[in-house]
Amino acid sequence: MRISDMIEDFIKDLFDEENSIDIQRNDLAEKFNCVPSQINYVIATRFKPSQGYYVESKRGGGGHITITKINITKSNYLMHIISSIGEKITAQEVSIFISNFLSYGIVTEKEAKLLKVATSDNVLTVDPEDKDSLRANIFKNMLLNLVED
Amino acid sequence: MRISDMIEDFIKDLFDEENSIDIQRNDLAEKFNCVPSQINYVIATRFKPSQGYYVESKRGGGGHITITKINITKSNYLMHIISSIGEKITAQEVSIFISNFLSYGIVTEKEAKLLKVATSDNVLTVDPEDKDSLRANIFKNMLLNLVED
DNA sequence: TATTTGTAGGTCAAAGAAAGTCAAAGTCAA
DNA sequence: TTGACTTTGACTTTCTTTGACCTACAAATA
Repeated sequence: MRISDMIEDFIKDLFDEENSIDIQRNDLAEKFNCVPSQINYVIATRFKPSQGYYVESKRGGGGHITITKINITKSNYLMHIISSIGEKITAQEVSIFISNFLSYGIVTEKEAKLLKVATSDNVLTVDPEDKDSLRANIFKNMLLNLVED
Repeated sequence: MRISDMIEDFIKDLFDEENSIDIQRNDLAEKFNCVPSQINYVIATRFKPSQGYYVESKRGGGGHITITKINITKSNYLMHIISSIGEKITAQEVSIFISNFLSYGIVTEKEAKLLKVATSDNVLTVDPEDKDSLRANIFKNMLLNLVED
């Protein structure tokens, strides 16, 4: 069995009832006798938003990596949307999603505004070429966080 | 847990109803078994004016540090924050703002999550050089949309 | 009053502690 | 035998902790 798979399993086992766990990269690497960056690899490939995970981290003394699992069963609709969104999405497409969310009562007015603003063309001041993929990333991650646990 | 975080929590707990507290640097350092300058570090990173705190101090005999929490109306508060944010902002600074918003009851848990996600390092997949300015842009615009009319 | 002494807090840079990045090298199945 | 996935490691960035040295104020003393 691959080391990455063992690390993946180990991390997944940590979610025992909890829906959010904390790991230390170096500790984990030591436990599995691998280089620390392998942990990043595992997280990057197995704990993506499209797989229902949200990841945060902090460097420096007392640093850590927090992985939050989103309970898929409860909000299939959003999860379905999330996984249906590809690498890129236009502002227009986002806008359609949002108005659907509103009419299905999935988000509040305020949440809708936040989603819209954070993904709007004006706000994403990056190279036009990169806009749609950045937008997709932001949008998917925001949706993930709207899924209730 | 980091020593800095414990000191931060301790100080925040001192604001019990009060909106202004007094601490003695050396006493606090002794209580937490750290060097006095660590208190300065905590104040510098967690109690900045832009985070809603105003700090004064006096040296010499009977010296002390006074931290005052600024509380104004929600809209004013947000507007104040927005204008205090410059061209760039780090994820850490945003994170502190958000935890303040939460403790002041200015945003809901869900809104806080949305703010956090849409401005997090992992989600903003752009050239590191551009990250902080993009983040500032997104954050300010999202906050604008939280200001009630 | 002018000086000294002791008590606080302030500053800043170096050291330490974690995590992140990226590309090269390795593996393995189609 | 190529292309996708994994493993590895050198280098980078971010945040925290520590300590040496500095500055300001107040009380005691000359």
